[in-house]
Amino acid sequence: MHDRKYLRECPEIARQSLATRGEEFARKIDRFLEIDVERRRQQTELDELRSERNSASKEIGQLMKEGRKAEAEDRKSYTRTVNARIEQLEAQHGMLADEEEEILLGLPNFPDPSIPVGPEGNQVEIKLVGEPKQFSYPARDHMELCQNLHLANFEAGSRITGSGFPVMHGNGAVLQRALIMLMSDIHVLRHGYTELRVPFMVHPRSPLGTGQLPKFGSEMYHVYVDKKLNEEDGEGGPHYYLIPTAEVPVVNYYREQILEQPSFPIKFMAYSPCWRVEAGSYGKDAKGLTRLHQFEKVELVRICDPEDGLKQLEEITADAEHILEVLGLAYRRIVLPSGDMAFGSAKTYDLEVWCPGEQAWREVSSASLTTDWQSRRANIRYRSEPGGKPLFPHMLNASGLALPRLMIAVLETYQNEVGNVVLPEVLHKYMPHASILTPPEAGAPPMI
RNA sequence: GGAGAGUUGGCCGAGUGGUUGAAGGCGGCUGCCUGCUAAGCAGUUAUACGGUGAUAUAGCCGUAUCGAGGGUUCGAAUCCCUCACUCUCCGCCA
Repeated sequence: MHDRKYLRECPEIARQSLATRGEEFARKIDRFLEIDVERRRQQTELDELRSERNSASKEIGQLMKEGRKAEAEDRKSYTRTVNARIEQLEAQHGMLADEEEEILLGLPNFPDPSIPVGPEGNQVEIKLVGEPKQFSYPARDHMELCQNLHLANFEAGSRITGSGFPVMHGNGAVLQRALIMLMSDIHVLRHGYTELRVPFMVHPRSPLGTGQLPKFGSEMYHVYVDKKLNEEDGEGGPHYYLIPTAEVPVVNYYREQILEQPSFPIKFMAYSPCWRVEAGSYGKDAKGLTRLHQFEKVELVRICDPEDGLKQLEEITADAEHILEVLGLAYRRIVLPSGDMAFGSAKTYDLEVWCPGEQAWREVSSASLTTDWQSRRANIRYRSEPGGKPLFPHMLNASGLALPRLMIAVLETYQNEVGNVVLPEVLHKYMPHASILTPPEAGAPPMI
């Protein structure tokens, strides 16, 4: 959410900035400015009327005390007419305020000047680390490896829940757990993050704070608690969203709070499952583990001084990259163009890992600086000195990393000629029983 | 799930219709005094929005906020209704 005062004072800059994300946003700013003037005019009038009422009420109290009943009654009837006017104005003012709020919540963040302008496809590669692995024999893709080595069961997932909800099986499940451990350990022990264990369902105020609501409600799974769920007002009892990323609960950890002289940056790490509706995304990218309705992820969040946001983005991105380096995977970092960023982001780096079986780069992390746009929405503030004015910090988030696509890269990169997977050294201590993934032994549970 | 209690300013804690944004205490800040590892005295101490101002994150004025929303009233922290949350006991359970 943007600062109203800023929009008022620098409408041209705001308009131009948001136009790089879509023309409709520039128009919304115009509408905002229009409403804002009228809303303030009404508020001033309302304040005056209320002031009038307040002083009249005090007078009445005084008159009553002195026993001057007739005069008091006279004042009362006058105040009633003032009240009628207040009521009428309040209704108008309320509607304008609601519309203004709606517009503000519907405006994306300002893109950082350093990023490329344009739609999806205009991204720029920043760097490439490692050599995309090539094989002297036909490399298998992860689907085939999962099938042959009994690592993931897609049919069972469909049977249990539906497509996009695979079951990780045997060593596939263990490998995933090992990766979670590896990543968590590195972020907590080496990168200095504080680990949080957070709720996986959140009430609506939380995704409003991070920016998924109100615009992107249909991309989250919605959970209703009791039978009143279909009431027309939509307020029929508690309802929650399944988190699409741990960013939602972690960022909301400090919602509505004022941090007293925090030592920035604050760094949080949280592992969680994530649920995404991904409606209409059935296509070639939806095969196997590439795009799921439920997946797991280790998430990083940083809260920092507003002066420091861009530098923190470099650091948090490097923290995510470190995982890929430790695993010996080839990756590239790209900076997203204005038209392709998440709603709340000012600058986003995507990390793409090389998946040799598919001969493709797959996004395993997205690191974003949401500046004060997100802290404003979530109303997270801090004071840099005692008694100082509360300020909005900058917020950052990065996947560090997403499990399914990381699994794809690990399996495809470390496969050998006979179709086994020889896991890299760093994973050995997390799965000492199986440093080489091989086809199941006789007697293992069937994967059907 | 059942029964009960509660939700007031940074904290503790008064306050059942009228200058209560809110007593008192603690903590914080400022000044005075004292000269000693302290105490005393006085003052001050919320957030948001709007207006004014200068354009500065000063000052001044106003409005709103005593868990949230609605109602009664000229006027509500105080009365009524709905909801949320917290705590205690019981039940249930991983």
